[in-house]
Amino acid sequence: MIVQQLSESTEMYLKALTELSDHDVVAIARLAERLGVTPVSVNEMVRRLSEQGLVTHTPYKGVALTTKGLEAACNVVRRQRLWECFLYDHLKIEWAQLYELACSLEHATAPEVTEALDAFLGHPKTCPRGNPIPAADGSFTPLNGIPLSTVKVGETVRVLAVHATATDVLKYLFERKLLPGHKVKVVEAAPLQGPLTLRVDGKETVLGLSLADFVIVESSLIVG
Amino acid sequence: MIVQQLSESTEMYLKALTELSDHDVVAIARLAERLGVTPVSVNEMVRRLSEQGLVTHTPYKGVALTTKGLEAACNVVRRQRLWECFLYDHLKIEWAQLYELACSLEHATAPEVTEALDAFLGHPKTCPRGNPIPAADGSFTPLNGIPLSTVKVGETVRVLAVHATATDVLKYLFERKLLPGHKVKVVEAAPLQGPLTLRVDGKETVLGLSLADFVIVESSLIVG
DNA sequence: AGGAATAATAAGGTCAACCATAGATAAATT
DNA sequence: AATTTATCTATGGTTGACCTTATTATTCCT
Repeated sequence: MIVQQLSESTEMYLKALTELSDHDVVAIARLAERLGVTPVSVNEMVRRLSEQGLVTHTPYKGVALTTKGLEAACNVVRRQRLWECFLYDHLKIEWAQLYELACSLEHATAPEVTEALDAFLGHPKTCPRGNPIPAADGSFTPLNGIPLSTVKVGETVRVLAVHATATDVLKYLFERKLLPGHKVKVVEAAPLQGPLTLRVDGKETVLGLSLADFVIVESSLIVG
Repeated sequence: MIVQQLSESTEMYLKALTELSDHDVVAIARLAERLGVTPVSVNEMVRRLSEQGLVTHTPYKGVALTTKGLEAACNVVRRQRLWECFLYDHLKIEWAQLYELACSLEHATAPEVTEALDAFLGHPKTCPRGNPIPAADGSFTPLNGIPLSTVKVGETVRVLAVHATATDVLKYLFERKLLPGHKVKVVEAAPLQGPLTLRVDGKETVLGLSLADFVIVESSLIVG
């Protein structure tokens, strides 16, 4: 399938859609929130995207990627995550900045550069945030994990990936060592959707639930 | 001096200006030609650029970069040429495609990435086309060369750099081995601004004068 | 069933960077 | 001096991606 040249804005919408679509359809408001624009603007843009056949929009329900849209989105995500690898492994860029810096580069990357970069990096499977890198054909193994916010008190789990993208959020998580590979014990969960008390790397931290949503952990718990 | 965020279009204009300014002022028509837009559009854009203090425009004479504009332009050129190095040396991208691919990446490159890339590459002095890479402070040693089109018949010179940017032109020059480091003998120059007959790498080639303008060679000739 | 919250639509506006056409002005050439 | 060529300004038009404000429609919750 031929995927034509997409505008930067289109790419941002596609990426936001893949990143938000745990549930199959995404509400206009969620998109607006993520992209920092008004719902009215999202509505307009969604109309344009559906005219291009990239998404389907069911009024009052939400937006979903079409097959074509998913393919295009995978390409975008692939480019972005490959750049994250390069920036981290070779340029030693700060972990929290990776998403934002890779995002700009992504928009400017031609197919031949993507493939050459993939080869240069040795065909990495995941980005430094732990998320899988789609293959050139768009296929990828989804993460088999659950949000930290759903883990029961007393359990110890390993961080698989971080779904956050904003630099300040990433910085906050980094400072608390909530990074792929690290072990986390949920010590306490405050009532009324209150924050979690965690033990990470021997240190206790308190983390808001909405932040804990961004941290994806192995679904099988660690005993001991 | 603070150089604010420049638009992609602004960066293209600045780059075109540095690349065309052998003579101090550049005619509107030359810019229009290089950038593939109409002279009217260039006029508009030049007005915007001069409002930003990046260029000075003397009506009916031409456009020149200000100190501020030159500084911004050096930054742009620096980013572009560092990417050319990376794409060539590490990603093994085709020589003729370097300019175009690096150009897109350049627009999307944050300062911290530029400096990290420079360090990763080992602070290269020139890009694969032979052009100097400005330092972080904007300083750089200009090429001490002359266009191949001005070399006398019978002389042998060494190629220093190639000033072309269009992929098809670069491909043409590459196929004829008119690359930095290669020796060229001017065998014959056809009258009436006709093409040059050259000997490069033991093979004879004919090259139009306007193409020979793009090839910069050492000003001191090679004897024998 | 009724009201609150959420979504959609309509209308009009902005901004950057282009476009074309046409008329005015300056410069270069004859 | 007259003509040609290059350049400048004016006017109006387009496109993509946003914005605001206001109205209408739908869904959800009590």
